[in-house]
Amino acid sequence: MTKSTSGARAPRADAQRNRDHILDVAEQYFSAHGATGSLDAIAKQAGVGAGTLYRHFPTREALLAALLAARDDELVARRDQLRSGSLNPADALGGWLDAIKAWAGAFDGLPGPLRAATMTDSSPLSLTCEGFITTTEEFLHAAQRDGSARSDVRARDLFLSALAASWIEGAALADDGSAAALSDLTRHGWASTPSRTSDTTDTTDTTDTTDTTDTTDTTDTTDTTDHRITGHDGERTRGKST
Amino acid sequence: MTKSTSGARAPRADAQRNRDHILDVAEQYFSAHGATGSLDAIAKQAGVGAGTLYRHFPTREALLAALLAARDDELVARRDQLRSGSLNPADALGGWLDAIKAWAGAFDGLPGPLRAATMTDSSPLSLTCEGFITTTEEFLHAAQRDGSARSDVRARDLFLSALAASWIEGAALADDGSAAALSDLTRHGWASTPSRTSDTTDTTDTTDTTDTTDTTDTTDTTDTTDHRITGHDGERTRGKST
DNA sequence: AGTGAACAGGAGATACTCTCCGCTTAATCT
DNA sequence: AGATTAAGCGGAGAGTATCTCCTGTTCACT
Repeated sequence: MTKSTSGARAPRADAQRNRDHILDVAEQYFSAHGATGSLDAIAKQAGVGAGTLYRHFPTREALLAALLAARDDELVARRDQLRSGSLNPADALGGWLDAIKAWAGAFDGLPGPLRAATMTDSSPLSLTCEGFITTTEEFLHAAQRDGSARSDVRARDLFLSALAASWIEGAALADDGSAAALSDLTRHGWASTPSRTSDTTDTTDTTDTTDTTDTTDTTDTTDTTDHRITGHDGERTRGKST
Repeated sequence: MTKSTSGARAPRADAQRNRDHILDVAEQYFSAHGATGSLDAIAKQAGVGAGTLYRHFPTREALLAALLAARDDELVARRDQLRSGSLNPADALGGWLDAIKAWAGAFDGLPGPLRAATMTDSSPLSLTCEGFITTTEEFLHAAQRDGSARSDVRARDLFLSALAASWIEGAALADDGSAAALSDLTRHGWASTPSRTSDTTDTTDTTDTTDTTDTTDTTDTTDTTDHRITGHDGERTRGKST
């Protein structure tokens, strides 16, 4: 009867209490000092040893993931609300991306780990991110079927752009609405052109998928300098080889 | 006559030599380990004491600024090239933003300090950033006069969005072209709608500044900053105000 | 040369992350 | 209850990083 169905034994009462208390303290601490605040300080403030903290949460990301788990519920609720609401698909997608932006801004410095988690796939945060990307995809597809979102936009990129908007806001230094501006910019970016005019001119719509640069860089690589800045060579993955 | 016109005395030969050598080593080291690499390690690798490094470059940002100074020239050259080229204003602005993105991606982790510098105004990097924002403004105004950029877009936000695109690419983990996608998204964001269609429906053109943001939810964008996410559900009750 | 100011170097103070291991305590057994 | 045991606790300590003094050295100018 002790173990019953689940394979794992129930956690000891004091362990559970410690865990919860650490979570409480960490919530406050990260809110005040950002997601890069000292973990030892959290342990001390919680009145436990460093070992206790690290046993419960082996890495900073594990702690963040546990903290975010509570907020996940809110985001899920928001998703359901947007789903069932009478909004058009474009507004639903916009609302969802705003919700992600707010979620990622829960603590200063949180967008960084989230971005890493989105890309590495080996972090406690990864699953959460992937789930939200899937939801983004759902909203995006609806908007694309509706014709209100461009068809060459990817959900993952929209998710990352929401993270980026949150990152811009970062560090409590966003004096003005730059993050809002970036969101706005992005929204105009994924939205289809309002009226019928589908083919029209040339500049923006048809050939651009490859790279915006190519249109401009007629002369660059040749004279100015070496390949440093000018290059931008398509997508050589990164600037650092070593 | 020793001092002549300038107030400062010429630097001692050994000091200058050390400075240059530190810069060389730092360039390599940051390229290999990112802009957050250990400064002491750079000092050791350069064969100087930590004190020497910190005297020349009191902060990490000072070192980065000195390193970036060389690249500034390239960016200025690019600017002139784009200016004098026969490009339309939209492509010139696009090319300029791509150049900024590449510049900010010189080292892993560089976008962070750059963003901070853009906002704090008290960093060695601030002046450089402000200068580039001014240039962005120039290109943007040309595109706006030309009618190829929306009139409610601000240069600072475009600069930040280029930083954000670089940030997305970050950490050598950008497996796919997400950064390019974000640039692309942004470009569609600031561009005016291709054809004539001025009045039409309502979504983008005329009253656009306001509508995108608050159609869905008056919730976040503006005051997310200090209320954290929890406030979210307070407003959610009414949510449907749209 | 000789002198003074600028400079170099590195030990050390402080802070943070993470691990290891002996002690304590909750939960279970007889 | 008392005994047993393993889960859990705490904190010392190793490793690493930032940044600051302070002492000895070396350049530059006379």
